[in-house]
Amino acid sequence: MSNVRLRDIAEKLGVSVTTVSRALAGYNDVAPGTRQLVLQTAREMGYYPNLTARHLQRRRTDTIGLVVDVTGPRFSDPLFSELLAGVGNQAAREGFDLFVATTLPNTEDELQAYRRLVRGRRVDGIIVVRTRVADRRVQFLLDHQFPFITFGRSTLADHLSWVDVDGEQGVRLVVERLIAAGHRHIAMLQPDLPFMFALFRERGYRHALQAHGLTVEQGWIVHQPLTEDGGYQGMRRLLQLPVPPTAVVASNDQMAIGAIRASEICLLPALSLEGYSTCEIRKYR
Amino acid sequence: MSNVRLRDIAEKLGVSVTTVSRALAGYNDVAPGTRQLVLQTAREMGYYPNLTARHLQRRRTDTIGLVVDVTGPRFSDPLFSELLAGVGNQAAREGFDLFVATTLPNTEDELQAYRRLVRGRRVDGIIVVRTRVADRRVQFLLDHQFPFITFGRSTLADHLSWVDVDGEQGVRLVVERLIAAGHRHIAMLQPDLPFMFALFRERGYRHALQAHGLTVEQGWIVHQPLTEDGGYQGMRRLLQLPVPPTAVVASNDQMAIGAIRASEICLLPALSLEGYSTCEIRKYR
DNA sequence: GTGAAAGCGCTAACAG
DNA sequence: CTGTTAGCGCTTTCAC
Repeated sequence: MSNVRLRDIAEKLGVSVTTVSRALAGYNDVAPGTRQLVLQTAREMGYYPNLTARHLQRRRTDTIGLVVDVTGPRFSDPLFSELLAGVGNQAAREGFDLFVATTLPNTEDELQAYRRLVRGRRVDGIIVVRTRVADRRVQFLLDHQFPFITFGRSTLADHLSWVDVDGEQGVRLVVERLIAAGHRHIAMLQPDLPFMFALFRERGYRHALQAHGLTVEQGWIVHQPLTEDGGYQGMRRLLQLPVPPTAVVASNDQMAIGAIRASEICLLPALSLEGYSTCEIRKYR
Repeated sequence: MSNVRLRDIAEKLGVSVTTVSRALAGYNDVAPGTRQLVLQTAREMGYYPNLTARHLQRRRTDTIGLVVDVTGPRFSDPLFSELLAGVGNQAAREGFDLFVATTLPNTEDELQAYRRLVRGRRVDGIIVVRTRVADRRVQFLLDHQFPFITFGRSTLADHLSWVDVDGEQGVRLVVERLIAAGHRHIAMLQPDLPFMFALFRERGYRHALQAHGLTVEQGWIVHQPLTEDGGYQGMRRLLQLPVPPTAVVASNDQMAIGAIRASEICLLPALSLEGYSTCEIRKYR
């Protein structure tokens, strides 16, 4: 029942492996009778093709590679769950499998993971998530002329295929909402790595303030890891400023939650609500 | 530079493919001189083994399969990000790759995904996440005698390998905390599918109430999808009860967030805090 | 319509 | 120590 090969079907039927292969593949140069026989026998014997063998012969794996950033050996942005659901779902619809690796961003391990996918011919193409300034992964893939697309823009080659959200516009909307709510001291929790999205968002932040005649004070842009603790630490630092902000825009849900936690401790619940609202940034996309 | 095979190295050096293979694999039946030569040439030519070919020949893929539940084509529990980071990290350490598929739980698609992994010999073993009562996936894997472990216990065979958290104890702690805080009307937001974890948690819930002489009123256990909207809807229903609860235990972060949202609308912020605290359930594990 | 033969790139048993 | 031989299971010319 479980390890049936083309050969087994062929022998049982007294035909050649080639014929079985062709019948199963749906080629039309097989006699209708033979085809029926093969199809039925295959079903009876519980045939299922060995995908590895097929991949080797076809020189393609029908698999897409996805390397996701983790913030620690056991933590990663919850956002990736959604990403994975979206990508996985669509890939399945198109008949593709998904190969996933997890590594710390900007490390040698990360590049190693890409090398494995590309050089080991493990996948046919790659999705690069959360691009960074001077992204080594993008450079690597360009160097190898390997098919890939990025989620996020890139500084390296503007001719590559990418998908992105308008973070500049998103943060501008957030900041304007805060301004409309009466805030004048608005801070920003940025990541500690040079992610591309941070550039655009900072631009939106500055433009929004500027457009309303507000200035960005010293210390209002804090760089921290994209974690709850990063948000917590960043918020603490903000609250110790001579002129602490009354609202803050965080880079992701986790930082926002950390920021809320820090602000609750300081008995400034107003802050927490504003911080939390930035969780919705991706809904503005 | 990029599609070098063992044969290319062999021809360049005038030795056999076998020798190259063995030298690279580190077998000790290769002359030190030859080995050096092979190693160096391989490096120079940028050799990297074709993993597919290796897998076919070795009849193992060094890959672990992971099928994660999604709650919709584009949504999935943020918890899976952490799961993925943990599994991915450890798998990499042990020299294993990760194959990930996403499907809706308890559907034909889901079983199809498992069939692909198992029958297509795409992976060497599988991790089943979030077991359910009478889990068809577990049954399938048992039927095929395929190596797997489950995250979550199972009703099907208690001799299989599993890892689990003590949800009964976790929820008991949560409920006792609520009782200690003065609550007497404590409700529970349960999933709408027969996940195993729900059984244990409900047991913990009932035991805790019972131990304090409290009874579970009609309608206090609400079944909803494990989503923010599920939590929202469930909470709304709870708030419409003749005797609405003053605290609620949610099944996951998303339901808790939805519950908070529903309770805020009803101007019962006290509820939201209690609901939120259940986000920490997994920290009690 | 069907089969024989070749080969994807690698590993392993077996001689020598 | 090294090479020859024989596959892994599948697809794909190319004859017949």
